[in-house]
Amino acid sequence: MALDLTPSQALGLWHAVSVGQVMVDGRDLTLRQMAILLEIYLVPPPHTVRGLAAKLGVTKPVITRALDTMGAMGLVDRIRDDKDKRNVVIRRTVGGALYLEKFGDLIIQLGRNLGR
Amino acid sequence: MALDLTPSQALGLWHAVSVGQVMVDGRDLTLRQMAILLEIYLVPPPHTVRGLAAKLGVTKPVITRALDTMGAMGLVDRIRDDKDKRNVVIRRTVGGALYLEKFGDLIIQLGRNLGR
DNA sequence: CGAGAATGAAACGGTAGCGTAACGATCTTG
DNA sequence: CAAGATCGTTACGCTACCGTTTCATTCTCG
Repeated sequence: MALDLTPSQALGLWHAVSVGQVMVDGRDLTLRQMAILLEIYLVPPPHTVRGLAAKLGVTKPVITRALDTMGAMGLVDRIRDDKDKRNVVIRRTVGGALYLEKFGDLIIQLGRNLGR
Repeated sequence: MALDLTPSQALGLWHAVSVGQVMVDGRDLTLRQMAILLEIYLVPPPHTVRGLAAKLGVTKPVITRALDTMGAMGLVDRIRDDKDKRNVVIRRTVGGALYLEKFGDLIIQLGRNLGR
């Protein structure tokens, strides 16, 4: 599972993917938003505002705002927790899964083309 | 030079690096800014506002603003071109090189730890 | 020269992000 | 059942980014 990257590969990959994503997709997520989105989709649920804030070392309003924005983009959804109605449970969406699937494909494709 | 990544590795790496960078560094560059910064540091000079705009498929003010911001952060510098004084030549800085070096190290380190 | 093209920056109105602080709703606990 | 803790959101003032348009400067070329 481990990946051994050279410095040139590491930054080269990030470069190619960043440029590619900027050109192909109008949405300009911040690094924070991307981190939140990936956390939601790659780490087993449940996800809460407080939990995400703690995991990323940011304040709660940062999470709320990111969920507002990405919710409007259709990338995530949230509902009140019925067990403890203070909590909000963040849920994945088809749109978000599709977005990350395409993003992952871009990484794989550009990784393969590195140095060309 | 080519990198063959599985979907899990691709998104997992992006996830780990995004989260790690958010936690470790207060600066929250947008994907566009990151693409500009990496373009400046990984592609041979000279770089101009117009050239970067064309390369990334964005308008010129986007580049100007990004250079303003990243210039204030000490990540890039710019000077007028003496040959053609309409042009601005974007230059690398010690701060920017250091920033990307640390960022590259993060990618390498987290790539090695993938799946752990 | 003088007219037009080209370059990067600035102006403008609007949107979205920030950190801090305050808030209502809900749960917990003595 | 009241007092306090906890959760997510909202409010506030501010900064930064957006796209579009306009501008001053500089070069090119007839």
